[in-house]
Amino acid sequence: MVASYGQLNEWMERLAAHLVPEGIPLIGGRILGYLLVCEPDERTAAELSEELEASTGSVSTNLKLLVNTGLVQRTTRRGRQAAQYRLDAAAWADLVRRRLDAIAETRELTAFGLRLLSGDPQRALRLRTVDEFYGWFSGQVPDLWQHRPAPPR
Amino acid sequence: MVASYGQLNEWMERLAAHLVPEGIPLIGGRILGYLLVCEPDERTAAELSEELEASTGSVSTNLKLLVNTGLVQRTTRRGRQAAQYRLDAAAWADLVRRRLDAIAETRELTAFGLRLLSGDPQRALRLRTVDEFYGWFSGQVPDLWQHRPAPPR
DNA sequence: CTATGATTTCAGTGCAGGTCGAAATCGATC
DNA sequence: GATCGATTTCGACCTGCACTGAAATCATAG
Repeated sequence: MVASYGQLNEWMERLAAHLVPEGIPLIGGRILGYLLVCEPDERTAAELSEELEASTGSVSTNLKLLVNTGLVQRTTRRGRQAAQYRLDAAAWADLVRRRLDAIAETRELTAFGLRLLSGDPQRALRLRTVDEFYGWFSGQVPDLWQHRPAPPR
Repeated sequence: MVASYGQLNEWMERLAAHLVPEGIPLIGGRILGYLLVCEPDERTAAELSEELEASTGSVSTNLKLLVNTGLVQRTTRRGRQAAQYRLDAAAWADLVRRRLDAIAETRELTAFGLRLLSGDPQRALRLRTVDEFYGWFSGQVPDLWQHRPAPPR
């Protein structure tokens, strides 16, 4: 079954909305959705601006963001003044990994707080519970990634 | 070694700043930090407003948020018109769990998109890669939690 | 070197969210 | 039921962010 444009557009919009709380602006999410399913798999900034009905400025800003996070690759070819942007599907794992690392980082804070309270074990009880949880979690993240099936090249 | 007030205040501020990108407003983070280490472990909204130098309105709003997410428990006692707020250290794990679930939910979107492209396997290649990653990840989350050491009561 | 088309920069606009503080509401005591 | 303190509600303000569109910049082609 071949999807209608309307269905795909609606899907892209849902994806973009889902990514907003993850820190990716709406237009950035639209770009990702589009690059995820467009054929062929490369587009110039101008094309994206046209097809997503977004200003060239926004597309430029968001492409820079996406390239920085590694989700999109920018390639230039001699003889073409326009750069081509292509989605790097394997980079989504890194995105998630960074998110987990950010959560695990809380451990540093709880551990530091515990040190400040080292003279008062009773008072440190609540913080100790939280610290133990983050200690466990931050230990799990690397293991989790180690057993991850290799992404396709 | 007993921490000075200044050190603890600084630590609370760092914690609050760390929680902002996680979706917890600054004052909410300050409340969490304070309730994490204060002695005794309960405070009224008025006390929090006083000690954190935040308006009563902000404290009210943020306490409601924290109670909703389960991080703080509100208890009332007959004979006391002021409600007491206490931190629930065990609830931090739920907070993280919800975060992981939100990430894992992306799978729903990738799977749905793949269905839309089911007539065009070539075009679905990138999306398939992403979907496979989220498929793996969303499967890992429940396992991870299952092996979690029991939190103290 | 000039022209053309693409990209980036940047000032301006709009919007959403956080905070404040005053007023209204609530709960308990007398 | 009146009072007193605590809490919530609500409008106002402020800040930061996303987006736009025009101008400046850049890269290639002629």
